[in-house]
Amino acid sequence: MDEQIKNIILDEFTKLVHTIEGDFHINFLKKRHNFLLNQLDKMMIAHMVFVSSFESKSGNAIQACAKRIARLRFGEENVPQIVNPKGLALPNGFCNPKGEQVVITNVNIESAALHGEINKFREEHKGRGRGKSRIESSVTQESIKQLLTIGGKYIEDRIYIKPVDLCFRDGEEWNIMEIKAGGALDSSNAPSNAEKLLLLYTALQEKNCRCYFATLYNKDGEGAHWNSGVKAHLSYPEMFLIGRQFWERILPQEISFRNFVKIYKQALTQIDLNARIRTMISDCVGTL
DNA sequence: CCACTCTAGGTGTCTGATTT
DNA sequence: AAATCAGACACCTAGAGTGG
Repeated sequence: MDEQIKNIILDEFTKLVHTIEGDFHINFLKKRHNFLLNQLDKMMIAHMVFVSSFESKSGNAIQACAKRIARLRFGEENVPQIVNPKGLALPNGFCNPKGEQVVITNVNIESAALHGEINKFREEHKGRGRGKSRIESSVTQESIKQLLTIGGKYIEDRIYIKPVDLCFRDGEEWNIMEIKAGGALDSSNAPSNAEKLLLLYTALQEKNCRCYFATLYNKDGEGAHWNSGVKAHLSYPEMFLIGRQFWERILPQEISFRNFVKIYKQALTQIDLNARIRTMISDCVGTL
C-alpha cells in the first residue's frame, strides 16, 4: 500500500516538474517587466519565479494525488470521474478532456436566480462580530439541506456539468470537498469558494451528502487552531477538514498522516526535486 | 496567436477586543 | 495602560481554457 501511494505521488509530481521546467524560461523573462523586482540579482528573481510557479501548479498535482488515493480506500466505483448518482443520460459523445472530476446534474446551475438564492442563503447565515459577541456561521451540514429544495425548483430537461475538487461515496454517504493548500483565502475569494461548494451540493441533489472545505496542511501548524476568512461562511469545525483530518479521511486506514508525509518526502527525494530545480535555475540564469 | 476569464497559489496591514 | 491576538479587508502572479 505504501508503494502504491508513493507511485501516485511520483507520477503526478514528475509531470509537475516537467511542466515547471518547460515554462520556467518564459516566466523568468516576464519578470523583467516588473521594475519593483528587476534590480535584484538574477538568482533571487529566479527563485521567486520558481516559488510562484510551483505553488500555482502543485495545487493541481496534489489534487490529482488525493483523488487517486481516495480510490485506494473507497474503490474506483466510489470515486467516479463522472459523478452522476441520478444516472442522467449524458450527451452523445460526451468526454472529459481535462481529466478532472465532474458532477452531472439537471439542476440549472447557470441560473442567475439560483446563484442569487445560494448567495442569499450564505449571506443570511454568515458569521459576524468579534470576541464574545461573535456569532458563528450557521451554514451547517443540517442547514444546507434546505438548498436541496431550492435546487429542486431549477431542475430542467437538460444536463449541466460542473467540475469538483473531490467527490466520493463513503458507504451510503456522498462527500463533496473543496480543497485548498493552506486555505488562507482572501476576503474576496472566501465567499465565492463557499458558494461553489454549496452550488455543487445543490446540484448533486442527494440527501445523504456532506460538504467540506478541506486543506492539505494546517497553515498554523498541525493541530493548531485554524483561522481563515472562510470560517465566516461555513460553520467551523463541522464543515472543515484541516490538514491531518483531510488526509486521514481519504487515506487507506492503515496509513497514518505521519506515514503519508514520510511517503511524500521519499517520493520527492526520489524525483530529486531540489537538485533538478537548482540545475534548472542555474541553466536559465547562466544563459542570460 | 492574443485577449480574456476563471481558478490556482501566496502574503500584508489595520483595528478593536481581550488579556496581562 | 500596554501588549497581544483574532478577524476583516486587501493585493499579486501563474496556469488552463476559449473564442475571435
